[in-house]
This record gives sequence, C-alpha cells and structure tokens, in this order.
Amino acid sequence: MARSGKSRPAKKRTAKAAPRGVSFGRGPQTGKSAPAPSAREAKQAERREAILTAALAEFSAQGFTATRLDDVARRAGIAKGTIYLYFRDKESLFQELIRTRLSPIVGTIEALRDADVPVRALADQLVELFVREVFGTQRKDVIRLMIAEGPRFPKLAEFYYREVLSRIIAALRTLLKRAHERGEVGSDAVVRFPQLIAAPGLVAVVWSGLFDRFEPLDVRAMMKAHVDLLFTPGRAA
Amino acid sequence: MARSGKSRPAKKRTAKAAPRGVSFGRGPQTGKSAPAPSAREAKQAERREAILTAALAEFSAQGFTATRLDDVARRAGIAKGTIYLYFRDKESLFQELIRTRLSPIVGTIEALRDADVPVRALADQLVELFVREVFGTQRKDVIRLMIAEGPRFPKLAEFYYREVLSRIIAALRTLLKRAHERGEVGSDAVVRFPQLIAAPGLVAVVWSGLFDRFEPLDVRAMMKAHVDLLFTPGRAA
DNA sequence: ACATAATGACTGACTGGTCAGTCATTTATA
DNA sequence: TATAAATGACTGACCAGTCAGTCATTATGT
Repeated sequence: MARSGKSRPAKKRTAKAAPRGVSFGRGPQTGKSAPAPSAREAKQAERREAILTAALAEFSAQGFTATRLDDVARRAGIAKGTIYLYFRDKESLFQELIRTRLSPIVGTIEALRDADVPVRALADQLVELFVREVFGTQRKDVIRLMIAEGPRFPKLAEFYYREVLSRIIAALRTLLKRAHERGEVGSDAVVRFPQLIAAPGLVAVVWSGLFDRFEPLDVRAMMKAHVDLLFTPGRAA
Repeated sequence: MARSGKSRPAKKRTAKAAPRGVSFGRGPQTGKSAPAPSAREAKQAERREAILTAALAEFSAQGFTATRLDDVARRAGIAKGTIYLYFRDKESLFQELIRTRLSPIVGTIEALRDADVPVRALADQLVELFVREVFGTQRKDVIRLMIAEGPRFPKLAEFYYREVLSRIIAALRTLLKRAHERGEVGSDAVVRFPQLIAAPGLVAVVWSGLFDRFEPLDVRAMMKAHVDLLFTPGRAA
C-alpha cells in the first residue's frame, strides 16, 4: 500500500523565529492593511477560496493525514508554496476549512426559531433547509470530516460544539418547548433530547457517504417521515 | 538482538519459495495443521487478539493513516515484525479488525426478530442490546472508524453493508412491519425507513466520541425516549 | 535421562519511498 | 524599477514493510 502518511505535530523549526507565525491564515502578509486597491484583495480572496474548496475535496476524500498538499495545490491550480502564503500549515488550513464552512448555517436556524409560525411548518422548513443547504452542498462533507477527524482535533471539536452545536441545540430546545406546550408535539422526548431531531440528518450524511451506491436513500422523504413521527398528536406527554 | 548489519545477500532466498504470501493473515505459518498441540495455537490466538485490540485503540484514536504500526506493536507488547506474521499488511490488519468486531452482533438481532413477543418489549430489548453490546464496548469505536475511514475503503464499506447493515435493516423491517400491522406503531414511517430506528444509536456514537466532555449525553434515556416516540399509538398511518 | 539437533516464533535495524514545510528564484503588479 | 506574489526544487523527518539473526521450545538420538 505504501503511502505512509505522516502527521506528527510538525516539529519546531526555531530558525526564522516568526516571520509569518502571527498572521493566522489571513491573506499573504499584508504589511499595511490600508484601504488598498481592492483589485488585488479580491484576487487574493478568490485564491484563498479556491484553496479551501480544493482542500475540502481532498480532505473529505482522503482524510486529513492522507491528503497531500501537492494534490490540494494542483486541484486549486496553484503551486504548493502558495498555500503557505495563505495558511500557516496543513492543520491551520484544515481548521479554517471547518470554521468557514459551518458557521453560516447557525444564523439561519436561529432566525427560524424567532419566526412566529406554527411549529409544524417550521419543521418542514428545517427539513428543506437541511436538504438544500447541508445535504446538497459541501457542508455535508464537512460534517463527515468533523466526525472522522474530530477526535484528533479536540480544539476543533470544542469550537464546533461551542459555535455550532450548542447554539443549534439551544434554538431547537426553545422551539420544541413552545411546540410541546401548544400540544403540537405528542411527547416531550424531543424537548429533552433535541439531538433526536438531528438524528436523521446524521444518518443521511453518513449513509450517503458510505452506502448510497448499494441502496440509495431518499433523504427528503426520510426526514419528512421523521417529522411526521414527531408531530403525531396522540397522547400528551 | 539481531545486529546483522544487513549484508544484502544478493536476495535470492528462492529456498522456501513462498513462506508467507499465501497464508492470508492466518497464524504464523503452520506447516502442518495437524491436531497439533493446542498450547501453541492458543498462544497464537491470544497474540492475534492482542494485536487486534491494540490496533483498535490506535486506529480509533489516530485514524488509519496516522497510526504507526510501531505504536500498535508497543501497545501489544511485541515487536513490529511480529505483526507481519499475523497480518499481511496494515490494511489487512485494519480490515480484519472491522470484520471480527462487527459481525457477531448481527446474529443477535436476527434472533430477536424471530422471537414472538410484543414488539414494544422487543424494542426495549434492542435498546438494552445496543447500550450494553455496542455503546458499552469497543464496537462503538469500530463504528466510528467505519464512518471515518469507510470512504477510503470501498471494499470494507461493501462488506459492512452486505454482512451487517442490510441484514440488520431487513430484520428490522420485518419486525416493524409486524408491529405496524398490529397497530403497535402509529406510523409506517419506520417501516419505510428502518434507518430511523438506528439514528439515535448513531447520534450516541458520534456524540460520545466528540462532545461528551462538553455535555454528557444519557444515551439509554435518549434511546428510551426515542422508542416512546415510535410507539406512540395515535392516528393510524 | 541427558545431550544434541531442528523448528519456527520473534525481533529490530534497515531501506526505499513519501511528503510537510522552506526558500532562492522567477513572474506579475504598481 | 521596486515591491509583492507565486513558484517548485529541495531537505529532512518519518514510517510501512523486510529479513538476517536469535533463542525458547520441541523432537530425535544415545
């Protein structure tokens, strides 16, 4: 098989002290951040984005350790050295990737929470949101990456929990509590364990990554079925 | 110790022809597989087991590529070379690991299916089975490994689908169909998507691996809550 | 029983290939 | 032209897999 792998915390390299070091994955060292000609900055942002997109493709296909930065570079249409103008090292690139791709979704869910519509309708919107904005995009891969590599990046897991999960869960809890009090959900199970709401989403992500070629899964239908389950009137808690 | 100094004897070694090669990850080459003194065989089985256990610990902490066989060997209390007496290469070791740790559970579930007891009681047993035999054991880690590395080992994913998942799903479907016909489940959602049954299990495995230190999850309670949800009488499908 | 030989499980130094990160040089931009 | 950006050849750490050599155990001979 060969390949080998390589990882190890990157040694020390006390040599140049901290030529880069401080700038945490921003653009190429911009000595002065004056208003500057946005022509350049735009191009830089574009490159940065290209690198992140290429990195996601490689990381999610190969995993963190097995991904070669040469491949990321080739996919992004640049040389390997260029990556180091935009990111401190491989690990920074990985972390930036997770950060930038996952955060945006949170706001949307919190907005949903504050909308004053029947919770059942909200749930349907949530399903659509998931299918369209997560399952239908790169975010699906980011989630699988998070599951796969999380144990080796405790800091990332913490960030993800703090910035994404806990906020989503809090929003869901508020939303579900309201629904339960109105009698719109038959059991308080999901109020106690909002994780149950997300469960089919997780199944969808994992299934699609591993088993879709053996048995395709109609994700939207499954999630709708799950919503039906939750909102079955029936006995009160 | 070896010493040797490596004299590069012009390779050759045509003598024993194929000393290893053919034996596919079985014990050290057993020239004759006569009834043999089981003392030795027992010891070999023990070593093999030790290697697998050590490998699971390392693989599930580091992932496949980042795991060093030197570390596996140290953890198993043997030399690296010994691993190659029991497994063809790193990948074989990994695959054997998944295979041997996951298969046993299937039979148990199929046995449950054939028992003739109220489906609700069965469901409770299923929860217990999961909490005790999966969540409480190494199998939890094997599942996470499968999710993390599956995309890079299509063969393994296929094996897992064929030997484990499809059978579990088939058993569940039978079981749930019966329950639905008896009116024991309020919706046919789970008959169409038995994956929904396993969803909280997946959540439990993933959550425990990544976020338990921030917010512990009472897995048994969550799964019981989920079962309650499923068996809400309420409206017929 | 005792000595001697054969076996094969086990070891670990070593090799060849890999790849993250560097930096002297080249190219683009202002 | 001067400065910043981009390049890619290069280096050194790293590790899967190998195999000559060791030695405890078992078999054979006297």
